[in-house]
Amino acid sequence: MKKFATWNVNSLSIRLPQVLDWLAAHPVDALVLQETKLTDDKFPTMEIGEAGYQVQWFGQKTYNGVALISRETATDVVKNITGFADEQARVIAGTVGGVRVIGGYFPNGQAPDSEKFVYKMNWLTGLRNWLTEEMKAHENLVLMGDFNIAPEDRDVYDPIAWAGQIHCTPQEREHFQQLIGLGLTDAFRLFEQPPKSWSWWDYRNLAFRKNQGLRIDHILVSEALKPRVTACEIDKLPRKNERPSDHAPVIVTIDG
DNA sequence: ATGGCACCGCCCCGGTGA
Repeated sequence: MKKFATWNVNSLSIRLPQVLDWLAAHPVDALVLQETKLTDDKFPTMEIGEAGYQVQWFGQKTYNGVALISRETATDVVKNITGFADEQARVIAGTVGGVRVIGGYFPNGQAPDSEKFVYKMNWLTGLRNWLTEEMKAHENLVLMGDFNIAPEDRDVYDPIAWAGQIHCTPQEREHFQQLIGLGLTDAFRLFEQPPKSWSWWDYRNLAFRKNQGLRIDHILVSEALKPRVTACEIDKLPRKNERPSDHAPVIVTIDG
């Protein structure tokens, strides 16, 4: 049995104790982090090592930043999207126990009429092109992270208010479907799930207490892995911590 | 209702996030 997880921690320096606690309670094979917000020289390698994990990291100042924490050493590590020049640190990939693990912090996009939305669209195209090659090379593959896309209306607490807004535009949803079209499956939807399942809640307006959120953090699995997936859950517990990230971890369990 | 909250940095305010 294998477990893989993703978590946008919104600053690893603030959240490191929570990440270590979470790993102690959830001994996963690999955990990808987003929004570490750390330059590489400040990455807490030692603390993670002392917890019994290996780690690969890829950061920048102030924004973005990703990491791949794993029990076994990750091999063939790739940072960012091959073939897509990017100033921003958003992707880290590695092979862990025969599974290609790709962690991504997808661009937010800010607003559908902004430059950042154009970047998001280009980034998604670049990701898809690269992924096509990655999938040819690795039949066992998981793509996980903060997609910043709510794939369907049932992934949005108020789909009417959010219609056409960032995370919910037809263009973003089309990109999500194109990733699915490569032969990937949204592991969360392989199972009956509680209605109003979200992975992110705004810090403001008591959104978590009112359960007003979005499901924008996802785990996509390749065809070869799909029949082996036995569970996929959002762990809301860390969102109840004292200084929580605004995102919750998502975990997938794979048989064999 | 364009605010709300949290995080970062050249740091008591502005940019960004979602």
